[in-house]
Amino acid sequence: MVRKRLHNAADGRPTVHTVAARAGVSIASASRVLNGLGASDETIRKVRAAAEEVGYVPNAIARSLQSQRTGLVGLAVEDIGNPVYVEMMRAIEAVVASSGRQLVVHATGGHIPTETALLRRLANRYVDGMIVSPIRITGDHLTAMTESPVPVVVIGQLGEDAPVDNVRTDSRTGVGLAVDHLIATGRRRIGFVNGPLDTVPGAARDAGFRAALARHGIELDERLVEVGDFQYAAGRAAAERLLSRTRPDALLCANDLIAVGALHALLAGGRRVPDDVALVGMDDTELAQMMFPQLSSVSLGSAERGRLAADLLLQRIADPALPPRREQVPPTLSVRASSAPVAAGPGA
Amino acid sequence: MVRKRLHNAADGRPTVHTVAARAGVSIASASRVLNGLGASDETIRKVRAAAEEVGYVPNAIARSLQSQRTGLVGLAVEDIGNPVYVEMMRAIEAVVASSGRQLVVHATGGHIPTETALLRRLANRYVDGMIVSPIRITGDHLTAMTESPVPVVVIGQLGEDAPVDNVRTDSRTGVGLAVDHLIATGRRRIGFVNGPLDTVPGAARDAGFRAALARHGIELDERLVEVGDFQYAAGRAAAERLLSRTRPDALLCANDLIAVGALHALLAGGRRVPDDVALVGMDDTELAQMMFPQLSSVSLGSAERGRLAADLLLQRIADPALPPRREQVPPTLSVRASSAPVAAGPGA
DNA sequence: CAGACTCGCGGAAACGTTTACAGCTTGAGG
DNA sequence: CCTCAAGCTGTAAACGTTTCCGCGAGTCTG
Repeated sequence: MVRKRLHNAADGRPTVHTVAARAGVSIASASRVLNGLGASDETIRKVRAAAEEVGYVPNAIARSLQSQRTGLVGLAVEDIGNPVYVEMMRAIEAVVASSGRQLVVHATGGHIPTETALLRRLANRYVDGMIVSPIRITGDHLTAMTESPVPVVVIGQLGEDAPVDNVRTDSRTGVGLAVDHLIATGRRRIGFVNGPLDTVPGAARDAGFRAALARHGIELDERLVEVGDFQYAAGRAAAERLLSRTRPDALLCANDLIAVGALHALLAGGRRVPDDVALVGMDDTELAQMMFPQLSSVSLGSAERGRLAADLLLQRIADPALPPRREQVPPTLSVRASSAPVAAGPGA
Repeated sequence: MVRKRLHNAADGRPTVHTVAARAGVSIASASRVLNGLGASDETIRKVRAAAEEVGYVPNAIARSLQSQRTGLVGLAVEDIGNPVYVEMMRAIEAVVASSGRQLVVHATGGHIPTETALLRRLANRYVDGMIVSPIRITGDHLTAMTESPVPVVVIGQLGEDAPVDNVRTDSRTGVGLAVDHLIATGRRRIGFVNGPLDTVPGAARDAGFRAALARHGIELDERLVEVGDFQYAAGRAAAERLLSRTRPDALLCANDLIAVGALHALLAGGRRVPDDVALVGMDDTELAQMMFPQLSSVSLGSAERGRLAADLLLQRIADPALPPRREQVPPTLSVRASSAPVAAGPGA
């Protein structure tokens, strides 16, 4: 005669009922022992033994349902292959993992409907929190974020009054650092290869570039500005267009991928770096150090921003009543071979 | 007088009870409407309206508990920053996302206890399946994988009889392709910068290198072999050690990061690439094309392997009874500037 | 030695959803 | 007019866990 109810899950795996029955105690006691709460030595021994014998492992979903926690943290970025996001992701993963949680990644392709849909989906609480680094921010983003039942942290520029935790840098100032450095080392015709102007970083960097030149009293020759995409191939193409119409003595690029593309364009065109043209990238990713010559780059602290965002998120998960906070990571300039001063030449 | 039970979740968000109460129907009917099952027009209208009004979104965890599916797929690799894993991850993410699931990433650091712990943790079913690409495979890995209640797919070499879905390439043959190419273009003193020999890829590439030289009747000068780590810095250091003791006319590197390090070492040492020394990497990552000169590299189809692994996993999730399968991606060689033949020189 | 207090335990409810089952209504066919 | 099938609906159980609460036994205190 077969018992109908064997205390096992549908797939035959042991549940807390299996363990309790085997140990001869109630499921409440079994659960308490397995969670290290109070119980007599004898009960502890019996439950531990029973759990061991049947190879019991608690079901994560059932536990989540009870605790209202999934132990997951989401991360949404445009492209998980871009080195700047790779560094952020690595830093975030480390923080998240050390808190015993896990990271769920989303590649949005910078597609706005995808991003807002993702934020809206937070309503079903499949993660305990979310870090998002949108390249463009719309009103839809903001409403979706504020309506989300789980905390959201934004990496990137956000309106001053948005009630959302925010980690940012100041890429405008970062561009200024690079321009100052190039001018200090004797460069005057500084070209600028930017990403799309309708993105938050693209706009900020454009503004920063113009402001920095103005600060030095240099009038901008618009032929020195070119716009592409934040990718290698587009950066290379943009640099080629720029070089085909004018002769800069320095090139500032809106990120390292563009800078690598520009380096390629320069070397392929027979220009020497840094002798003929100095080159500076942005984001200071590992890529910058891998190139030959090594690339100067404006660090926007991507790993640091990732770390801070993860910290902020974990703190808010722990205490949702916290006021919205804002962290700012200052840009710094890493000077390397690609923008070394020209050895005493005929200039200036 | 306050109602004790408001049909809302602890945090005040609406549940299916809220919607049902508001629509004046049972939770069963509400659930049916929300899942598009049979119901009368009137019921459908009322439930839809009620759900809309209260902004109902089903709770993902509760749904998971019922369906025994989390909608998550795990991926465990050594380092989510290594370009070869970045490409795999990108391909996997695309497949997984298009099936309506999401990707949970784990960076194991190549640490064996971390990896086996991760595999054992699958017992709690926090994901529907897992893709793992271990750099070393132990018996512990295998038992943890076969005991897992959720399917596991391995990217990498696995014993012939392991009853686990497996996607592999043949890096031994891949190394052979590179050696053949270098010899065909007139190189004879081929150096080899490898990763650790106690890793699966390290061992395979070492064997492949020796076999290829033997096939061409070349006796290996052990000074031409150097071992480091699969990283940029270690690769550069290893290449420097090799170059300081002997003069190769070609350098084959066990992955692209090492190759970039070697390129650095060569250029810093004043050697011209490819004129003095030809250079070939492995994995054919985006990095290879970003260097100047562009790097020849043996493609091991990382994106393709990722795609296949994800397909295999999704198929097995859909039908766990499938027999274990094995997919093999053949290596191919991408010849680029770094290994162009020497322009008719004095040699051979 | 009586009362209060502590401790361990088991029963049952809860988390929010889906779904098996049974009862009801309605309409068609004989 | 009766029977039967078909279609909706609601009740309740289930998924596997944690936890509230009440109970009994033991211990301490005055």
